Amino acid sequence: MNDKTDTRKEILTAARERFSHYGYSKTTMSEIAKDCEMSAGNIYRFFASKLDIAEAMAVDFNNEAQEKFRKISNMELSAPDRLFEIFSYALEDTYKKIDAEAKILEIAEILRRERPEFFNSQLAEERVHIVKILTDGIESGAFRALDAPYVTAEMIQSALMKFRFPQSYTSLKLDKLKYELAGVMELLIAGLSPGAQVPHL
Amino acid sequence: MNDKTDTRKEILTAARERFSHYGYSKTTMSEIAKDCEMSAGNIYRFFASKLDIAEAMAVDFNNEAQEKFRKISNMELSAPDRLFEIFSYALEDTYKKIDAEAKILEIAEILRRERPEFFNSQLAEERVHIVKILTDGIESGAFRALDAPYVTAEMIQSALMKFRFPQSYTSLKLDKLKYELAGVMELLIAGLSPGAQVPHL
DNA sequence: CTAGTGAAGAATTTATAGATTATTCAGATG
DNA sequence: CATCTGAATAATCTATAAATTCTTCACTAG
Repeated sequence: MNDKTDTRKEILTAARERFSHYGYSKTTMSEIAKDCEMSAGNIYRFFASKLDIAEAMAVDFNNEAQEKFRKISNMELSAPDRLFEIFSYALEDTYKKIDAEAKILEIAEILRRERPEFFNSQLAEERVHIVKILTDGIESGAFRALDAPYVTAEMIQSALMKFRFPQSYTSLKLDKLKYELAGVMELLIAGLSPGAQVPHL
Repeated sequence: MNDKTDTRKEILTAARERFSHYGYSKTTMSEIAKDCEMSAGNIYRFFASKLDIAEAMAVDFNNEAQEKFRKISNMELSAPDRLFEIFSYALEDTYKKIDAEAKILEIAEILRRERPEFFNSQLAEERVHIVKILTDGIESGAFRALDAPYVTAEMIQSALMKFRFPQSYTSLKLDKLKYELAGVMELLIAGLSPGAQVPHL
């Protein structure tokens, strides 16, 4: 059992290096196999397809982010600050990773196209932390009462969609994006504050 | 002078029919010219390029929308309702136009790629109406005081980016999009309400 | 001078044959 | 039996020549 996960990790490591050096489409299965001193066919005992290797890489990336989200959502900060912190971290992290390795953008875009469910599940995981912060905030009095925190979390994600894949939605630089994120979050958090009057639309 | 604008309009009409029937890339300049009983070369006395014909069509489309925005921003409705109405109209209008003629999406996407400044200017025009509604709302007491209404308008647009090109950002149906738009707007308007507490981020 | 033509050139698209690459699987290996 | 190979196949990409299309411009007609 350990052999199997070890080999899997080896493939993943080799793929990560190739992908980030030469890009997803420019690296071949046999190159990855050669790096692991095995045949290309053998990779298929561990991954159903080349795309699944990319997805596994994204899962790792995502797990890291979720772990960071978990930490942030438990920090000794006010609920609004934690909310802001999560989205700031997410923006900065993805922006910098893509900026450092342009090849990562290729993978992100291929996955967004070919595996849309993957991103939905990622959003759902993130929502868990947002809901925690929302309920914390309601309890502490930082936020007003909410009918359905889970739905509100969806709306917050929806309003911040633009900041999720910075480099593919816009050509704005990180500074400008951070400025806009702060502006939008200011509005959203004000909208969650106890004094806010909720309109009847 | 009238001849010139007439011919221009004739070209635009012929192009509109071809583009919406067969798509932008599948219609040729000589087809448009033939429809107008002229040579392809002559079109260039009126439009610098094929893309400029598409942009001129988009300008018409945009002018219509801006006119509607102007009307909405002057309606006998509360400021929050007018704000909601503008974005609801924009979402429904573009969604339905693209739904009815899939070819329009092609043009929209080509323009977004090749003429990004065009969309920025469109956003800037729209902002004029949003600022008007914001200042109206501040005056009437529906909204809290704002340091910079123009910047707030930018933030509102930023938060609603997802609803601007519905069919290219997401695969959500109109019902779901309207539901999400209402949810996001509820938060934003609550954030603009006089009782809202603005965080210090 | 204004409105227009049509041939020429540049740029882009299309078609397709050849080469690569992803994926499968019968069978070798230990 | 579990692990892996390497040849076979199917799918995809690449290169490029032919064709189409966009664009320019010298020139015509009124």
